[in-house]
Amino acid sequence: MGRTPCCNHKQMKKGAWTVEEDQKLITYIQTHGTGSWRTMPQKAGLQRCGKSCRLRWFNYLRPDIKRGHLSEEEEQTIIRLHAALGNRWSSIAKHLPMRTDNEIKNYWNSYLKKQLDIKGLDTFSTKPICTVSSSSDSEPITTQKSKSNDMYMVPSKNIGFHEPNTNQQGSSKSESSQLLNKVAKKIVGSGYLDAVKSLQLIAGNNSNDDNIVTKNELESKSDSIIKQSHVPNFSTISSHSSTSAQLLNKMATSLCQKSHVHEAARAMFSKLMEGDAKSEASTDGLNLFEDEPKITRIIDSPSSPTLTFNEVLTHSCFLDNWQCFSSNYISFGNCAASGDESSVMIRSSSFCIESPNNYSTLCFLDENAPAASVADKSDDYFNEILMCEDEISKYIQYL
DNA sequence: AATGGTACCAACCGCATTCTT
DNA sequence: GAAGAATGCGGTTGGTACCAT
Repeated sequence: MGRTPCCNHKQMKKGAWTVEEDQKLITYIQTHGTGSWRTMPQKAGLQRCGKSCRLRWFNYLRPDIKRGHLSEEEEQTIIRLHAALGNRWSSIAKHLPMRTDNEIKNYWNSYLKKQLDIKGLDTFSTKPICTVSSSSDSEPITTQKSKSNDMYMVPSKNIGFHEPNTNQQGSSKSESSQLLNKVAKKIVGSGYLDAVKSLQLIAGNNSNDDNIVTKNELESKSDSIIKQSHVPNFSTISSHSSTSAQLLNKMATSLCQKSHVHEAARAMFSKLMEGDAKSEASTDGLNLFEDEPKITRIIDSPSSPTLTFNEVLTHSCFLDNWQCFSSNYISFGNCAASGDESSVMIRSSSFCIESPNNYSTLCFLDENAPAASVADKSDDYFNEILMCEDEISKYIQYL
């Protein structure tokens, strides 16, 4: 069963493409179009894997891509989209016409990330990095955060991790690797990851199923999940090296911080409950949303736990007060547990994700942002920074 | 001129998902 | 429905150019 293999990899050429190869690929695609990458190399007279041909075409040869320096506007777009989407380069690339995901990824890794680090900005949330005191003796973790959405990478480069590189074959494991595997087993055994998965499952069910989980169910489920989960204690684990110890301390600290997402979710669910009775009156019969908002994803980043909603299309009822027609990202600051609605500020921008006929706007609830510090920003994208508790509470209540 | 460090980026690799048989 | 290849995506590597010493 199944298909025949696409190519014999042993006979395939690797490395940089020559001008002749490029020309062959271009000529073939101009005649026959893209697709059927499996058979393309042979038909085009190329000793390349179909995968390699596809990559070469999409990232370099196709005519509808723009190469060269990214503009200021493109740069800002990447920063904001990365703050909302994380390392989903293909999704980010869709909002930057004529730019490839590979180019954006390279630009981010080689330039933008460093620029943001220099400026002292958290590359996930684009907010200033908060200083979180570590319970361990190791250095603060503030600069070691993963830039990924929902997982934590081992920051090998920055902590002097001198273990041999065994990831290519996976045959020989260092002592540190073995130790980390043991830790991973402990984490899995603790039930913490199950708790996170359960939370995400709720979100997943909510987005895929017409039978939406009721607010009461969400509240009770989130409660039980929060009660069940606990952060594993790494203090008794012995390490074989100081770097491993530092790494483990960082992991432990990171996991402790992860409990914030539960608080964030809990606060959100509480607001859902509170808003239940009030929402009808506050919307005053207006049909604000064309579709029911549903939680589709929970990004459990400790620096910026985020609840992602499906795209909610609204009429322009908010237009006079603030430029957020709809919101599908709600990102909490580091102290979501504070939950003081009066200090909640919305930073809304006129930045549209996709808007053939409707608008979708990124919208961050920044609970710790003092009014002055945000208002001082001169960034064009944040030129609509307004305190509007009534609108915020109305929106939250409806959600 | 030689050397070392850094930045850039094309290309590769592995994994997850989708598709075909 | 199962098996396995094709495809798409994100992480990483390695070659090259450039710059500082």
